[in-house]
Amino acid sequence: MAGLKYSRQREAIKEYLSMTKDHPTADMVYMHIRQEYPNISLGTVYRNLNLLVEQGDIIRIKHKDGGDHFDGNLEEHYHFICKNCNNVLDLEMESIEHINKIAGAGFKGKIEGSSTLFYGLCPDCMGQ
Amino acid sequence: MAGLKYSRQREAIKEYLSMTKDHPTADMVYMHIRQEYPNISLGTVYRNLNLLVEQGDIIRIKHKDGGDHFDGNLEEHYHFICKNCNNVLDLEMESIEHINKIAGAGFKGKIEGSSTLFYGLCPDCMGQ
DNA sequence: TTCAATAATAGTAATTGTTATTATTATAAA
DNA sequence: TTTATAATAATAACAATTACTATTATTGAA
Repeated sequence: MAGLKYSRQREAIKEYLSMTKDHPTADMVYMHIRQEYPNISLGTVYRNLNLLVEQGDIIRIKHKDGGDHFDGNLEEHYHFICKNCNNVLDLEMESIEHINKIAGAGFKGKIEGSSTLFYGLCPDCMGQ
Repeated sequence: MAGLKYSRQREAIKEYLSMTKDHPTADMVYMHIRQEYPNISLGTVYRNLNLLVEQGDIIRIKHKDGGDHFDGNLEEHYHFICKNCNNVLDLEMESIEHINKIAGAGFKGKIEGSSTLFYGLCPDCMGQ
């Protein structure tokens, strides 16, 4: 695999993200992995998160405030950010991949994909 | 207007963004406004960009790399980011607002809106 | 198995994008 | 005008992320 060596740390990060239903930030990943590898470096976490995103093993979610969030769920799904509590939730909804065709119609370039974020109030914050 | 005073700098920023077809970053806005107001502060640019976004006078585009971009075009439209040159382009396409209804079906919270970014190769980068 | 080549690491410093602070200036309204 | 206060320029502070470097871990071959 062209200059990529195994590392326990990277594996632990990937494992964690594939298990949790949260959408942790780099710092939250760092905090968690430290339980297993107490002297892992925050830089290592960032480097591997970027690597894993590049490889398509995890997804990066750009959040309005603060840093990026990460998701190890590779199945097609969509995210919702609550305007009140700022939590990131998964949405159970049918695919909207057809919007890529809509965008591509009449566009001289090539649409390879898209990312959509939904905003509003989450169930918990609805009831005040 | 409830504690908001006029300022030339803010007006210049708003004016610039409503005129240009680019989607400049805070720094690019800063560089441009400095031609008219040579000693405007970068902090002033950031503060006013945030104010204008809050008021709905401009739109914030979260870009993959580097900082946010801004757009003074208030008509409903969509953005495309080229994977190669990283430029932000406007897409001429029909509305996809219906995706909010799709997302809302079966969701216990409230979908108030969404933002979609399209990715791929722009016309210029297509021909290598 | 060693062993060499090199990717990955921990620890730390540096960078970047952005926000906060503060003394001064501009605006608005009486 | 005068007064109240929002906005400013300049700068310091901040948070998220990346770069640097000497050391360690992994891999593939002798």
